Amino acid sequence: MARHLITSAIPYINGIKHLGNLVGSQLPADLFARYQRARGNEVMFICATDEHGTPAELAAAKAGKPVADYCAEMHDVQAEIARGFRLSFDHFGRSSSAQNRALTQHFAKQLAENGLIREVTEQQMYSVADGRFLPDRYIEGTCPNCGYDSARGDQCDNCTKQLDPVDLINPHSVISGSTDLEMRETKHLFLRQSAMKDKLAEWIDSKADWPVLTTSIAKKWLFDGEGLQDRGITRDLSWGVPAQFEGAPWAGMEGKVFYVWFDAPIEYIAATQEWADKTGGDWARWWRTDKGADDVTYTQFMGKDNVPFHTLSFPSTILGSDEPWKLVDYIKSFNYLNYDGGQFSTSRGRGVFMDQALEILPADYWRWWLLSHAPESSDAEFTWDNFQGSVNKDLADVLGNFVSRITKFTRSKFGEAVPEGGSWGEQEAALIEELTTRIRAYEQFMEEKEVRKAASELRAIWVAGNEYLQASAPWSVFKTDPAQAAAIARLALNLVRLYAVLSAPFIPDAAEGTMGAMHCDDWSWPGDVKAALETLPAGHAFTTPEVLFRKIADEEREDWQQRFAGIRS
RNA sequence: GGCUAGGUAGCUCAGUUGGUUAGAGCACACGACUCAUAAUCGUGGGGUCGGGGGUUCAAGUCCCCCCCUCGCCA
Repeated sequence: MARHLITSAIPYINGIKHLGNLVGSQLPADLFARYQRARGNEVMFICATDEHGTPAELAAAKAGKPVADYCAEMHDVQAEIARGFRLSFDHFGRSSSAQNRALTQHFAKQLAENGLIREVTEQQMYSVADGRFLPDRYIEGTCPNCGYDSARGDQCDNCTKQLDPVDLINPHSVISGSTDLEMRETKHLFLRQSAMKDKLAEWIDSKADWPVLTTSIAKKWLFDGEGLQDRGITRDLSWGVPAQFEGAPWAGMEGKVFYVWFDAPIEYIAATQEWADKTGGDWARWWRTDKGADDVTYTQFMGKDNVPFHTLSFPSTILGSDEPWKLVDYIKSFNYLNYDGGQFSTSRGRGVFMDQALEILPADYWRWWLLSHAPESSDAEFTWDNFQGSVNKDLADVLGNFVSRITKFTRSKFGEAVPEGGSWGEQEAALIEELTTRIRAYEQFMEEKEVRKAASELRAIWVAGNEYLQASAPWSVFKTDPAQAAAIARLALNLVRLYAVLSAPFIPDAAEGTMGAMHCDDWSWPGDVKAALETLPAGHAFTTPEVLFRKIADEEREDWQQRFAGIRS
């Protein structure tokens, strides 16, 4: 039995994510996790909320709550939505956990002892009124280039000129509006990624089977311009993992925390520890190659914006620690999903957000569309026309209607039990052969994390059922040879069960529903397709299910088109 | 401005190391069927593969130039 460690990029705590975020990491990760479990493999599927950093502090302040309370609440909100989408995490952790604090400090110490941390003293803008250092983008003022009055400290949104906070005319704090700002000296820790460059390059080069998107981004950061740069891993903040702690190999880091991008990936491991503490499980056999993680296959899922951190920063941490931690085996990255000709926008409320999606339609509808249109080779586009068309055709007409037609036919001719009599002939043999070929292809695509191709193969498997019914025409055969019609119905009803098994990774609720309607709980994967189609014996009772997928009406589509065009209410 | 990835039928996309008349799904047209969620099944029309030049017996597939989209970076 193979063992799969699967992680999804951890969503930031600040607010509810949109469908583009979902399809870029959590959803495909869930598809893979469900598939591997269905194949009987052992799976550890980990996700968490990424809670540290300035945006969380500001969002909490805006909500009038202590940041810890705010994060706890938002974590619950995100966890609830994840359940709504049937994301089957073994654990949904929090990067603010005690486990992550300890582990992050451990890694930092380890890196320092291996000479991979250096201290850098630099000048940074300090807001006296706010009592804190301000990141560049939290300082605004008038652009010295174009005169725009809301230019940010890092760049002017109006003329796009790159700026330094000191360039701004009348600079003020975005947080308080205070103009009482001054440059102060501050010390930070830098991770010497440059020292790891050759090792990382060699490692990336060895991953010929990774998506080009993953390796090209990694190589760009490795070799572009000056090459891989050292990275500051501390910030002047209070909300985060303290950079000064007992046993720390440095001094003078009071009041500073580790940068979110340093502690966030470490949370993959820490979340597994959280899981272990909660369940009594053993986390080390998933993460320590000296404690049983040798045979683990570790796959990460993420959007392209996260690739540099997972191909370079986090591996620097892992490799630099010089301890036997499990390194990722495969990084599946995704492009962006656009919304109706533009980008999804959290700030403008443009596009569909996860909570809204679930209010409108069941999770399966979104799962199917998003996964079958996953932005693998390039950016993809969500349009309501396409969504309505795909979902109605694939789920309602092809799959849903197949279940309907065979259960209703059987009920009207034989009653609600798998009918007896007749035997299989050439048509059935041909169907079994086609299904076998297609199922093997489906498995291959799933193993390769080729999400769109897997979806299209699954759809073809559904179509094969309709083709079979059309060709064998049990409604005609019944008039002259009821026993033969019974044999056809028996096979088709078994197909319904088979479809539940095969479709479950994509549409778990519908799969549950149909399996239940078949009064069956046998989810075993079809190695031998013929045997799988004999699972439900003659006489086995079933219930004719309600409509599996109702269709999306034109009026609904038009209504939603309006509603999600912008400005979330 | 530099770099990445793209630009293939009306739409969404496949196209292996260059090799027979460029494929799929949807949409459209016609036909079949009537068990079914006005569903299904079959057949068909439709593309100078962004533009131009080059290499080759042969290029969507390699090389050069240009145009456009998206993103990242300075």
